[in-house]
Amino acid sequence: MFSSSGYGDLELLNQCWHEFGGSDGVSRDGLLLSSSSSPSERVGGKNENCEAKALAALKNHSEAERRRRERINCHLSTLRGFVASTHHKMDKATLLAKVISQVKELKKNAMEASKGFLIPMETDEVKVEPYDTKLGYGCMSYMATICCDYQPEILSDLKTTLDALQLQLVKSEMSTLERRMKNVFVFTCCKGDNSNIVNVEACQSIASVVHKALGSVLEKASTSMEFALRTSYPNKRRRMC
Amino acid sequence: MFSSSGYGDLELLNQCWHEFGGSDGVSRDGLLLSSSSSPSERVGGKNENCEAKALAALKNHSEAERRRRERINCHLSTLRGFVASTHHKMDKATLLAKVISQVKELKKNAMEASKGFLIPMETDEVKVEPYDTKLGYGCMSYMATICCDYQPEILSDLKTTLDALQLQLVKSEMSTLERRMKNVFVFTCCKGDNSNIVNVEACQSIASVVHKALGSVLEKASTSMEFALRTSYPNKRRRMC
DNA sequence: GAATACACGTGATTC
DNA sequence: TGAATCACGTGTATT
Repeated sequence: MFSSSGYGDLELLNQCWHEFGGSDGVSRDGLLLSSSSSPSERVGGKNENCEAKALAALKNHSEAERRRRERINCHLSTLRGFVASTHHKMDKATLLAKVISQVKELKKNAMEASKGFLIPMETDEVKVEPYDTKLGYGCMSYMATICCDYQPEILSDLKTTLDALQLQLVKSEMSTLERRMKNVFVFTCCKGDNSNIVNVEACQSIASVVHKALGSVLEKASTSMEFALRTSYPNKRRRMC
Repeated sequence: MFSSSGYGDLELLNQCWHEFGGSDGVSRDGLLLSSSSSPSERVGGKNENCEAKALAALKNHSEAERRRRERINCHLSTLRGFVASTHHKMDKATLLAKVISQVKELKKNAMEASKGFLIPMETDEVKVEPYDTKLGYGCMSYMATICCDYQPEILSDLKTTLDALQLQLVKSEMSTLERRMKNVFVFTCCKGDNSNIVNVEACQSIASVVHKALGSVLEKASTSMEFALRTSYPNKRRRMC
């Protein structure tokens, strides 16, 4: 009924009490309804009244428009706070473009994180891939994945294998569903936060080493599982993808 | 040097080839530089030239401004596609507000997902809490967390416990770091996708049952760990938070 | 017809 | 200087 989206100056003040006193040089009080020289020479009470009314309407109009602008700019400045880029004010257009790319990135990450990232697949898999883009560390990092049937022994196998590799683990996550499991490790090649520049080739060789190690773990688990299946259960799913 | 953000009509066309032919009633060709009646009565080649120049500048100005508006509105309509709300066009301000809340939500989720969600804490913990808000399923769901020192036995303990409870698991994730582990289960109370309305009290009782079960698992692990520590290692960290 | 939202052209300002 | 952005008031359409 009133403001089409429930907005008012109150909301505006609540959410946007920052970034004022900027380049907004509006006086916010100059009413300008005084002594407008009548454009035409006609005189008369009716015309005067009508004229004053129109003038008041015009004033209302411009004020409403100003409010609308303030509302939009307020949200814009909030967004400007989000992208949190360097130093001084960005273009409106550039700002919006950044917001768009940020939303895209966030959505992509959310998608990746929520579905499929840690849900075990139906096919066995070992994978090692770059993981740089995540938080912009500038540090070379990789994500290793192993997905297979769950067996208690495989965990200690993995642990000893990773310990032997002496990786700089960022995180290690595991997910189980039904009888499948998926294990994800993120590791980097740089020790501290300061050494941003790292030896890329060394990283890649480490990645291939990790891949091989995980592959042998999977292989071992696979054969032991095949043995178990052959001895106790009828044949079931099994094969690398 | 040129465009402060590297933008041009090319970029604009690349990214924004949708939402044209809208309410934009501009003719885009009316040059209006013809036959402007001279405002003052002075005549002379110099004045005429100057006047034409000023007029051309004005035209350039307004055109540039129009391009700027188009750029902004283009990005705005891209964002409008993101919020993907119902039916017909939203306010610019409302749209931006929605974008803001969406970015906030996405950031919150990303934060939660990336750091702390699956990173084991230093203190032991069992927790069962509602998990409704995640994807808006409208189905009552809970997230159960158990965090403690890693021991191989605890996994089979957890498995048997959860199997006994016959939960409707959505996902089950585990994370290890150093010698700590954290295990997260998400489970629901409704079997299929269609039965959105579920028995809330039943859910809550299930939640408390799950909490108790996990608590006993933790307790068992804790005592066995204490035993192991007492027999082999000097005393270490141990206590519920 | 009041209220609202948008596009437009223009003056001011900055680099 | 010109090219860029911005805030402003106004015209116009939709409700």
